[in-house]
Amino acid sequence: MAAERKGGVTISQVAKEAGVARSSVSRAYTRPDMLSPETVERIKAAAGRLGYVPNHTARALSTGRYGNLALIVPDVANPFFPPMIRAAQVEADRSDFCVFLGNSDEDPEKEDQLLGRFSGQVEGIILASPRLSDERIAAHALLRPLVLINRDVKGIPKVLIDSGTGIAEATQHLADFRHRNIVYVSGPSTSWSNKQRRAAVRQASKKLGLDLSFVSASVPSFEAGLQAVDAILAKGATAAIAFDDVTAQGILAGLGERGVSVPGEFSVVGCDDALGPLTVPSLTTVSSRSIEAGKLAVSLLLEVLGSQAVRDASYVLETHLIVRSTTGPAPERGQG
Amino acid sequence: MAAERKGGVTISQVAKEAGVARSSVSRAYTRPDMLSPETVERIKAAAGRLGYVPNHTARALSTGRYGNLALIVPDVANPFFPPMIRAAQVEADRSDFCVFLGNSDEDPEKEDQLLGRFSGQVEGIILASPRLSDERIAAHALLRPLVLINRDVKGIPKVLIDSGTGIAEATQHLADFRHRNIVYVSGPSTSWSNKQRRAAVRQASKKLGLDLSFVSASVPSFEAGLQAVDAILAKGATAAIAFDDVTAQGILAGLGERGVSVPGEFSVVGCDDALGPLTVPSLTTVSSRSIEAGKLAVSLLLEVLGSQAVRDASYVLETHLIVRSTTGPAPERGQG
DNA sequence: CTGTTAGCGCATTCAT
DNA sequence: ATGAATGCGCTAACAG
Repeated sequence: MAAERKGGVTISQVAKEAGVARSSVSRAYTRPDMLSPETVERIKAAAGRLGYVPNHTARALSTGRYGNLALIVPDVANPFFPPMIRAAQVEADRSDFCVFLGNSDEDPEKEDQLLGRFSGQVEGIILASPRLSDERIAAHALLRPLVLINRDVKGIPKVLIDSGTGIAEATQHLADFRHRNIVYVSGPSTSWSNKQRRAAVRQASKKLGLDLSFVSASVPSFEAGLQAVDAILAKGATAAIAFDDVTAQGILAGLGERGVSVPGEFSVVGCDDALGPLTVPSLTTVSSRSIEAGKLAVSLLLEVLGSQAVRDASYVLETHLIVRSTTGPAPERGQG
Repeated sequence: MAAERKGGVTISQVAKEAGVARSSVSRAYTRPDMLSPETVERIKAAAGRLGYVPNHTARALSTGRYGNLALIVPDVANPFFPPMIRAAQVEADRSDFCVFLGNSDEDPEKEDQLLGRFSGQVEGIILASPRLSDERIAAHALLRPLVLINRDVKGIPKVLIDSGTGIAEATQHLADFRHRNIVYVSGPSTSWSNKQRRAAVRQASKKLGLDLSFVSASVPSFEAGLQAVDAILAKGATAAIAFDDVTAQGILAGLGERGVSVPGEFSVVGCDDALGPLTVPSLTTVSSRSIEAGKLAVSLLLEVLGSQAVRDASYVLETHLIVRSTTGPAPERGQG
């Protein structure tokens, strides 16, 4: 029985056991083709006997290739991210990379810290829906290859989910249902997606001649949605488009509490399709493509790592409205 | 402008710039108290000028302390885990540890691979709801400090969420509502929690004289729950206790599709309280305490890392029934 | 207090 | 095809 519990078996021990030089053991793992098949086999056998496992850290120090990357998200518990995280991991795994997960808690400072903390031990970083300033992001991008998801900073590779197209469809959808007065419940002010969505509703509303108001739910959460309901109702609107599904769900709950029926008296549209058809009534929302975004971000990052060439690449994923059951005709009004 | 993009500034360069030995630079960061305040300041200044950042990897190689740990879960997208993940990160962060997140996709082999892949670069590993065999787990525990969540393997520190107490309460609750024929929709066969829950319903049912059947939904998912509905109904039961909330939600949806009203005609109980009151009708479930589990697991692991002493520590978190709106009196039957 | 000297485990020249 | 030597960047005795 080998396996010294701590420290682990080293290349030297294997070398001795196999009766070869340390470099040969190293080569047996990294460039087997440089060795005679028998030697490789002998080494592998010795290694197996001793329970040798290459030390990732030592290798990283020597080669500069860490073999891992980091993914930082604002909130793991937000259902928008898990599928993305999962997709990123799967994709990273395909190229034998490990991924660090960072949770910034929607806090720019925390995000900055994580960035610093990770950058020392990963080859590249993916920043999803960052809340950090452009300047800080650019600064970090100078130190490590960085890929952004849902954020547009000049000179930095990114994957953008264009929720604008879907939001425009949603606005049209509401107009078709004769809603004249709608409200957009906005998310984090530092969120690129929020700016984009907000702009999209605004533009579409203008074009369609709708009356648009804004209510803010600074942090995207069930709670925030719940608390936004009074403000929404006060605007006299008959429909709301929420920054995301979670917020929309909170709005739905708040509406329920106040006895406002959906979609009978009020229509709600979410965004991101993070909840699937799981809600009741099932939520009309905008598709998210977060899985593709996660996958793409990783392959883009890997590409950047491979060739120093890739500089300012952007992928844009379009979205569409998914009509389910929280939208319907505007209620009849007592006054014309 | 310093900051050479790649490679980074090293301790030697700082040493030269500051006119001191390399070891002093090292000490300035790890043991400033060993140096005169002025020297420290001079070094920090030089470092700042050059944009020096300590290389985590090199430090790890030299000290054996990686400063990170791994957390492996079966499915990031399962709402039971994100809060746990988040809690673990927060707790790890308090001690300045980074955490690798692994997603096994409910696959024992994948889990095994991740374990191997991570163990080279972390000081300890937390395995949440593992699907791996006891043997393999024990084997890995030999190489790296390991802490289990929701799995009981002799000799390995663990945090157990005792859903048994809550499940027993749930069964009692159904019996109080005069349900006589219930079914337990089981989860992964390799899941400790599933075994525990299954045993708990069985025991409680026996004690209460209930008629109990089993339906299997091997993987805990909305889909699996949906597909289990026919089998559930075929058992002639009037209530179901599901392995977890996600499965319960699927069951709810399936029941809806078939026009079976809840809780009018059928009662459903979930487990883990992963969805909160977000479902409609809001789900009667068993509390999970996953946040505490994540936090505890990390502090336990850190404790193990600190003193080689801690060996077989176990924390057990009890759970309770949370009554919401998916349970009600058993429907009247046409035949006695 | 601070400089000198050795490694940590591995990859990689350069020889042979 | 293989061995010997050197260094990645840092920490940790060991001396002064």
